[in-house]
Amino acid sequence: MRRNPRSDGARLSSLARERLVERIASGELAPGTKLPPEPEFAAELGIARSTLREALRSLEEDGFITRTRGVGTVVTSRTRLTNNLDVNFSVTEAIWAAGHEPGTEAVRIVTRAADEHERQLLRLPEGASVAVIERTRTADGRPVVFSRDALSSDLLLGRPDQLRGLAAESTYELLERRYGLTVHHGIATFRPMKADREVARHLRVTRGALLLYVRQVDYDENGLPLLLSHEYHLAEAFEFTVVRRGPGRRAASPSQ
Amino acid sequence: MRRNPRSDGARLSSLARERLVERIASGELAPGTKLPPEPEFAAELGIARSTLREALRSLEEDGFITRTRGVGTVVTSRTRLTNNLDVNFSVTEAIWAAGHEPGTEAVRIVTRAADEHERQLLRLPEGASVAVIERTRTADGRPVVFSRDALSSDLLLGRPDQLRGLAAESTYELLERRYGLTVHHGIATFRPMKADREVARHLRVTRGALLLYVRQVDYDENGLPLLLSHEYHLAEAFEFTVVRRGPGRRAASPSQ
DNA sequence: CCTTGGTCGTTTGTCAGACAAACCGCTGGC
DNA sequence: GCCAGCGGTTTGTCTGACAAACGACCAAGG
Repeated sequence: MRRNPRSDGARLSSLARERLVERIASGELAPGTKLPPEPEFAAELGIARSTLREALRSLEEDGFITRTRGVGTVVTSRTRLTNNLDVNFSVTEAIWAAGHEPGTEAVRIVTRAADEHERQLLRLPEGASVAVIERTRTADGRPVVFSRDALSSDLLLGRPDQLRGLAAESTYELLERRYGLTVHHGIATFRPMKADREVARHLRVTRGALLLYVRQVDYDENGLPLLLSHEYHLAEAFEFTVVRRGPGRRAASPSQ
Repeated sequence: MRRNPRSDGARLSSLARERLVERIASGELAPGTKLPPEPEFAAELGIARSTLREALRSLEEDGFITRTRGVGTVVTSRTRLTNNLDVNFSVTEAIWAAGHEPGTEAVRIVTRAADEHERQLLRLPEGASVAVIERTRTADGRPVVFSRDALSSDLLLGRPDQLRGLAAESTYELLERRYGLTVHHGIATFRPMKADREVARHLRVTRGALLLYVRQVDYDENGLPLLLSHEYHLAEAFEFTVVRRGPGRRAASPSQ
């Protein structure tokens, strides 16, 4: 075998990474397992050692493995995560993962001029308009999240009618399939709060009920903001988890 | 120049990564900037192309750059993060970063038998004992966080007296300097709650005040739990931020 | 004039082979 | 019994090369 072509558009090293993550997740590569030496392992996977090393580097960064020169590479034991915020899944998926039946009620969609807050976070010019989607998400029929999403009307390519599909499918899926917009990452800010009159009505709880308010901006791979969403989660319905890296190998963020 | 030795123990590719992160953070490599071709850039940095590529791979994973074959590598525009939970900084650092003067009051340290909850999360055997540290952290003299940390007595190498230093320095720093324990990552779970009688007393607020409760377990690089901490944050004192990867390039987690 | 198709240079992705450095276990000398 | 040295193993880095994808340019055809 010589060159190693890709059938789809993905990179070979990324594919190798995913294959390894699967084998770790499935338990085939249990924590404590020592991987074969890199040259041997690369031959086994049918890729070059440098390509394998790219995948290993990535896995090491995420804490799946530990590499030591002269010793080898061993699979790290990691704790099971139930509902981690690191992965930007949709509310629908979160409800599903928690073992409940997700649903949506009371969808309301309007198009209006963006307020200053929206213009700033979505980097919109003066006078721009946004499509706003309000939804109440349910788990086993009980309201658990009220959300208000805003995205620039310009992104909808003049077909805002497509948004009606939101009752059935996830926002992310719809953005990707209908409009070709891929969300690369999101930045979420959250704080506890008490339900005000309006949110209490949507979630069918008393005013003052305990909520977690999450404000999130989703960006594409070029760092351009796509979606601004406000979510009001019922405190007792969810538990959020985050993997925090470092200290030790500190993943610095640009301060500018 | 031929081989490229390291003065300290770090890897050359990691050093290159850090140097590049600094240049991005400082604004020298502004968003939108196109990096030189890899061979040229590697020569400029005095490292081999493969080493540079390891650093670039890492930066791409964290969203700092975008690479496209036939086009080049460009610096991605990223939003400024004020207080992101991704990096596992200490409470002290968080207060400092928010522009306040951090302080500690009412330190209480006891050693007692671990309860079942602690034994399970820290993977301790029956009958193990833990050192428990209770602290009230202040910002500009005002209490903002009450925390209760527990760690196995075995880790202290029979020198629990060293814990007294906690009034002055960060838990992470103390663990590393005094006991040689490096925290690799932590897993935090959080939910909103109202202050009960005890916490309200420590934070000098009325009962029922809005809090964010954070339970975190810190692990070393082998995935062994080191530290269990419960933190009660005053809701209005902090705002938490998380970078959520994907969807699109989904960073899968082991489900087992 | 505009569109369409191909060509070519640029740049990242992958491959191959080699040496250097660090770690581990073993062994011999004291 | 203990420590220093030695060699094998394995990751880290270097060098050089080809393949694949992308963009810009240009020529032919309508």
